[in-house]
Amino acid sequence: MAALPSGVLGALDPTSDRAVFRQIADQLREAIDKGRFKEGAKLPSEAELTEHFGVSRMTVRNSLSILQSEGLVSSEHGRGVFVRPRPPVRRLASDRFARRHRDQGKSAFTVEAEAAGSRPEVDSLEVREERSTPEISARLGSARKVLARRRRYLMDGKPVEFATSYLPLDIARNTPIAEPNPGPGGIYARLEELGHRLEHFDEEVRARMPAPDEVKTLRLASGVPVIHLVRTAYDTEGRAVEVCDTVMAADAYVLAYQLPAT
Amino acid sequence: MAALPSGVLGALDPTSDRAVFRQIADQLREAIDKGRFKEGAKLPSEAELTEHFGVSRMTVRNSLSILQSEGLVSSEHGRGVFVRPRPPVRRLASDRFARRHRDQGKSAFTVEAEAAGSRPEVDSLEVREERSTPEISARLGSARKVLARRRRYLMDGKPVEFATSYLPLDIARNTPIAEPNPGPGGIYARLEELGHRLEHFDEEVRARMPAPDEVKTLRLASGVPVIHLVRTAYDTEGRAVEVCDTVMAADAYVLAYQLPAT
DNA sequence: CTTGCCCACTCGTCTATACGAGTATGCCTC
DNA sequence: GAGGCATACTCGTATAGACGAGTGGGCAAG
Repeated sequence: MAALPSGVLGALDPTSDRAVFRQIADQLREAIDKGRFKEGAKLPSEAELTEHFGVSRMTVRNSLSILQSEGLVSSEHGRGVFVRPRPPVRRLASDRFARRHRDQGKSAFTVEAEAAGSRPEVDSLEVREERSTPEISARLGSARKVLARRRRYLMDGKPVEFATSYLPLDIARNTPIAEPNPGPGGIYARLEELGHRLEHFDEEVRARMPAPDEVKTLRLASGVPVIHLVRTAYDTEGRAVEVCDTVMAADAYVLAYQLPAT
Repeated sequence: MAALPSGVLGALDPTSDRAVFRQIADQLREAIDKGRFKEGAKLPSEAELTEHFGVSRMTVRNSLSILQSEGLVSSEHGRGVFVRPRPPVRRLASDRFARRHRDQGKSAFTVEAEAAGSRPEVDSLEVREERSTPEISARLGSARKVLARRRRYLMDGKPVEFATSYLPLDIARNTPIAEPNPGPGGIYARLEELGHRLEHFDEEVRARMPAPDEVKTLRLASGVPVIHLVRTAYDTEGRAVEVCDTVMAADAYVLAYQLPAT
């Protein structure tokens, strides 16, 4: 067994009433924060930590699970425990749906990703009519059935976002919006062509821990929350014409908004 | 030992290659989702689950720790494990800093909380001059020293938000802004009186797991992320006059924004 | 009736052990 | 050199047991 790099980790304080596994977690956390373990670096193995601190393996694992739930490290079966690298962050500006961004042939996501030097991808596209839920109805009005457009966005192969758009059937049925590929400028461009000139959007932002299916879909490491964003689009007549429900890997996003001081 | 309520929890599938502790977590999660354990209700004790599933206690604890990290349950030493009740959610509207909300004698937080029938509280107020950090300087301009105003907000005794405002010294020094209580309408009202008419705010929203000190300050249950909001206020001359760094308990907030479709 | 203690029950912490499964490396064979 | 295999090391899962500490109810003493 390789020796632990000296000086990186100290000793336990047996007089402290802080639990041993917390003390170990504290030391590792501090070492990470101070850069003694850099991003992507491998922590000492459980066996090494066990020996260094003179505790049992379960105690060490307990410590590591704390760091994992804090999102600081992630373990890889058969390889080790690593300081979690921060993925490049995608910045969503509040003008991202401005009309002037909508005339390109490509989607906003594609344009932006390529500008950032990343390889964008959209998959698991599903377009179907389905029954509205109470939440959707509350936002969209009383439509009993809606058109649902589901898709997942990836950057450089990593899933970052999962979104579903809901539109009233009387607007979307038998239009390009009901096609898998709605064409240049996306569904907002199509909505305006259909006479629904967009006036404003409402966005609601929440953060929470992901449900198990979201962990799977977004391939989330443990300790990574999700941002849950629900956007409602209104046309100039004040009608809600689309609700978009988005779940994003929180470590891959920062949302930027500009508020008037009126 | 009390018998387990029959029918609430099923049996394990020994043929499944899903780990036993995950199967147990799945069953408990499903029971919670379907309302078989209601909000605030006590789950079966570790001993009961141990007996029901015929596994060791550590396996049961492992299952419970999953649910805990998902924010579904929280354990109380000596009492049991309980389905985590959702605290009332505070909705932050994007017009919350509008000038028309600023002329009352009370702070926005107080007015809003009392309207919602809650008991608002502000504590751990600290106002001091300190050195600027690179992050603050990048937003505020090159001020080397800044006035920092720190405070914590509570609703019905529960901490929900921790915020620090940073202002350039040349604006804030020797003004009511440097007082613990800046007076009616808060520091934005004072800034305008000092000739800095506010033009707009930039807000950046992130979500992440809390650091240990944030867990303490906000008394966060495990499995609750924080929303990290950084707001920069600009006056009509385009100068950044305040940066407000806020950390919020994510389970207590929903942020609402309105975006023009321009 | 009230006070105080005991006890049963709860979760928290820790040890020691065992086996399984994924990964990487180096050596041996061809 | 290429391929395949053995092996050592990694984390994952699970058991059994021990003691500690917080909580709450009941019982006994006052």
